[in-house]
Amino acid sequence: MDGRMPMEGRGPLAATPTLAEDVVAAGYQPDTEDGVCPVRDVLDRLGDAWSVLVIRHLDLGPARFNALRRAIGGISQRMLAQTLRKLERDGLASRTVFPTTPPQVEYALTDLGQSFSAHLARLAQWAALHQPAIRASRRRYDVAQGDDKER
Amino acid sequence: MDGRMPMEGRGPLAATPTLAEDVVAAGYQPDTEDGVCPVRDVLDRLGDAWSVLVIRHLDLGPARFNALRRAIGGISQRMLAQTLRKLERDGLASRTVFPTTPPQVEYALTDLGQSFSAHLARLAQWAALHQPAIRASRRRYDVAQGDDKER
DNA sequence: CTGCATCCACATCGATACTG
DNA sequence: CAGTATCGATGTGGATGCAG
Repeated sequence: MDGRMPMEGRGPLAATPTLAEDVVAAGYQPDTEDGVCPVRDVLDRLGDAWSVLVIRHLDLGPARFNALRRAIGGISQRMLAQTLRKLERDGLASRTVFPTTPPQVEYALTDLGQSFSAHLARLAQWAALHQPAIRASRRRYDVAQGDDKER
Repeated sequence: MDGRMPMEGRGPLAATPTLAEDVVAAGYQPDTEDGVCPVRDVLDRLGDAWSVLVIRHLDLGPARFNALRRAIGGISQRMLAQTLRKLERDGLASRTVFPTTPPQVEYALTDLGQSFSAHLARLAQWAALHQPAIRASRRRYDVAQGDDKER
């Protein structure tokens, strides 16, 4: 290990192909100079449940490490640190260290992060709105499957 | 195994806590009747790279299994079948079987699926728009890290 | 042509222990 | 308080082979 980059949040997806179509469909050029699709980068943050939670919590205002940890609840120290590092790396969150004793580190959303958070809110809204329909569909599907298995 | 539900695309996220804040922040009530956050369900589809790709491709029009497979390129048979099943279960895609020989199966986006696809497009647009900034931020971060390690 | 079952490599996550 | 390092359990995805 050369301890360079975290790179833990990619994994299997790293082998993913183009997705360039997404960008094209959206009216933009890919730019896969290094083989990584720009859209995938962002979408991967969404797939990461913790990133979403952390961003939305930071949207309520700056917070310190353990405050964030308590507020979210259920996130391990490891995952929080990892998530925050990723967000900082992507320029979505800022990290400010106050050289006091004990040391205090404050995290906050950057403008970019807030912009992203707004999209998350819209997405959450859509999800909440259509969730009943999705639930119902799932139930129908599962029941149908069960019947097939049964007879 | 009782062969009831696919349930393969959840895994680690299944243990995820609330995220109820997301819904609340969006102005909706949670509804974690069975411990599953409604927003998480949808967001998980986003984290799944293949779901996104498949949805966007289906948005261009209905398609058959192998046509889809070729169009996307790089997706394994297993993942495509799995992804399509999930989409069908959630009511985002429809599956129509033509009892011909050989059998033909056509997949298409439902209204719900198209609605979702529109959101994906917006997200892709945001990603493409801010991708340069994110790239730059990452480079800065990585360089800084490298320096730290070096000295 | 569609799609499921099995096997296998690998990555992730959480818990724990330790440093500054 | 704010992290990093390591370890073990679990889950995911790809390849292959077979069935309807």
